[in-house]
Amino acid sequence: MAPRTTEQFGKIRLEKMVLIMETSLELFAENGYHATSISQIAKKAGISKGLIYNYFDSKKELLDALITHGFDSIFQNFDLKEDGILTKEEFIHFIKQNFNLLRDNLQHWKLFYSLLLQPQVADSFAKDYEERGAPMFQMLFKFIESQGSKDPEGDLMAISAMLEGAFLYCVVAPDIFPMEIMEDKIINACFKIING
Amino acid sequence: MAPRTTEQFGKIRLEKMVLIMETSLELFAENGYHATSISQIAKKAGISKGLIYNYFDSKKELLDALITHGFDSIFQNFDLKEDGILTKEEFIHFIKQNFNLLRDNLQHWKLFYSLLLQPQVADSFAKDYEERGAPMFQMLFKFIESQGSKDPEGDLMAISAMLEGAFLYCVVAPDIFPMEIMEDKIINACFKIING
Amino acid sequence: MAPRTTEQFGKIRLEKMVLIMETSLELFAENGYHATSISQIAKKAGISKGLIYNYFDSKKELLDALITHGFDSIFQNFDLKEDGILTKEEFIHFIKQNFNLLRDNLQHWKLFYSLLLQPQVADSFAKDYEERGAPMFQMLFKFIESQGSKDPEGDLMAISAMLEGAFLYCVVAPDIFPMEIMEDKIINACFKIING
Amino acid sequence: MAPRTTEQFGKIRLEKMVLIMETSLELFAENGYHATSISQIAKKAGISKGLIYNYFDSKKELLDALITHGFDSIFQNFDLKEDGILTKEEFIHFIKQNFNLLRDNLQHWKLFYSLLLQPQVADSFAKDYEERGAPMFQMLFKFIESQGSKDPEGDLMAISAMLEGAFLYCVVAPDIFPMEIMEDKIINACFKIING
DNA sequence: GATGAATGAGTATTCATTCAT
DNA sequence: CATGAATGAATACTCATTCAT
Repeated sequence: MAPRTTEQFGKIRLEKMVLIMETSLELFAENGYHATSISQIAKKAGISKGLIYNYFDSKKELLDALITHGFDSIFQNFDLKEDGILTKEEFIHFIKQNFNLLRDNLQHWKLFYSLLLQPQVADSFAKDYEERGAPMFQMLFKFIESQGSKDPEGDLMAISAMLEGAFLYCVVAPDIFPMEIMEDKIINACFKIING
Repeated sequence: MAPRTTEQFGKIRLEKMVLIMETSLELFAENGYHATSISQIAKKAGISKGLIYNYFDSKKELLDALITHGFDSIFQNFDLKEDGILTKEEFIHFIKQNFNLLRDNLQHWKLFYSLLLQPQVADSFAKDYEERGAPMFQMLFKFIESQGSKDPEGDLMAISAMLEGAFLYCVVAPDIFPMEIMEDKIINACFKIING
Repeated sequence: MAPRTTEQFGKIRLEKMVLIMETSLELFAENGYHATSISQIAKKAGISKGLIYNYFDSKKELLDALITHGFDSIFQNFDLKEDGILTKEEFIHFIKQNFNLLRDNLQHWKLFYSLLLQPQVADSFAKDYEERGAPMFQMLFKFIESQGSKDPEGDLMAISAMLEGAFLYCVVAPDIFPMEIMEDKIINACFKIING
Repeated sequence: MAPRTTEQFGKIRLEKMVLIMETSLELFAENGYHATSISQIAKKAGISKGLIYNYFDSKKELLDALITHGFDSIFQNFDLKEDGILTKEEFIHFIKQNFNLLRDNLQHWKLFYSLLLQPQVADSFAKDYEERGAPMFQMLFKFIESQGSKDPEGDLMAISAMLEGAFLYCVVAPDIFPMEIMEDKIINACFKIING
């Protein structure tokens, strides 16, 4: 008889929000943002279309929430040693951590990559990505320098390209490029580039 | 008279086909496949919507034609030395050629990357890509081996990841990653990986 | 104890009812019936959507209640001298009273006029309006007659049209047609019509 | 076999445009703009929803076209003697013409009045209305003045209110206020106001 | 070969209304 | 009495595709 308490409502909202976001992440990642309809999401989540709009103002906002949350859940786990310089072990750990996060957030990454080339959608995305990535590039640069590289800028380019490509491979063709093996090879290659 | 007419018709057909494909490539690459409508293509090409269906059975088929043609125009220009082994100079030339083809077919690449992550669209795409890419991987592998690499498989992985990542960077953020500089750094890094 | 509680409930009910009606009148008048949503009303009133349905069975019934109440609050203030005949002073007072009621219930009038032309909505409305207006027309007719008009029917038509038009102007474009000036001019014109 | 000629297409477009506008005017006038759906229009016109968007970019644009066309078809028939001053006969003719136009464009007027009180819709409308009406007010003012009125401004207010009210009555309740009778009475009243 | 009017299934989104609490 | 999550039917609008000419 009595209305639900604020906590009860909060719990419901949180659960439904998570349900919607998880469902839509899955579909967006698998089929692409444009090719996924609100109806599909509702159907798969077992709720009505209208309910989605109770939580997100538009399809675009749902995507934005997904992106932001994705970035958060990926980047918050980084222990970026922004001030100091990485030791070799820390560097190795950093790369491994990257691969771990890739493993754990494969769908987020899939979504990110699929958005990367969709100009109209990627606006907010690109800026966010850049901002979040910048500290990592900086840290990498310092490390490369500290290792006595003769061309830190060039090596940074090569190494980040290699990492990006490796991630892309893992996302697109995980069976051809098994992550465990990739990981080692990439780490090795990094040192060869820096020291070579 | 009859053959002449046929010939003329053939010429018109070819020209119109090229017009449609060029126009749609431009739009697909710039705005994405889903966000581009047949009407837009027709308008930009200065023809009627109906005419497009005179040449392609569906929007999807137009895309397929674009992909196939894109692969052709990229890969046909490769002088793949499939039987023999590349010399260092040939390897360098091969990489440079890759960058040149990227430069000359930026829109095709943009389209390809944007499709890479859209499974439903990329079905035919992925298989084709694999088939076409296989000889190149083979050639690379042989070269790496011939250079005395201690871990050819690993180095191949690292190098192809690096190339893929470099291409992606060039396509997505050409102003941050200038192709000319990238090219040199990547080539250097390749040798460091192989010899290091 | 029981009656006390009932009384309190009754008081709460009444207060909430008034709150809902005032809020919805404001919104309906300002933005139109169709363009106003139950959610907006609830939000503006600081209550839940469900509560509105605790007092009114539907949006349409809320509107009907508003109309009826509007009529009541407008017409109940009239001291209609239905039996006798108005003196000149009483007639002038009657017109001024009309303008005063317009001033005091501008939103109601705004709503009424906006509904006047929406048949589906105005069904009950029109009948009510007619019933309520009839005595006023009668009274006016008697007065016009008593003033020696040669064509009381015609003058009644002209005068009521003028009043209606004046009210419409005041509601629609109050800054172009200032009520105070209108008032005098209309009263003058009435006598000119009757006596002319 | 050969495609239709430009004229053929033009004819089709014109016919369909007229069909859509006539149908939607009818429905908007009868049921109101908001309460009329595109589906209803399409159904009544015997065409598909999509076709309507082939001719009008949005429901709002369809309305705008209707308004503009309505104004045109009403005002273009006026022989506004803007420079000179109306004779009595010309004035009478002007009023009668007004009623005739009302008779001939009853639906347009119904639509106009129903829009007058819908703020969000009436934006473009109000400005247009004002612009188109201004010359008529001017002409009326000059005439009233020329007839020796002691208070031309006041009389103009009274007369235009009366005309507006009369029109409104004719539109809303044509059976209670028969236009033919109204017409005469209103004209008479005008002169009584001016001379009185 | 070429046109563009026409269709209809689909899209995102809104909103009055219900109902468990 | 009061809440707001949930629904579902409706809305405006889009677009690949067809087809008569």
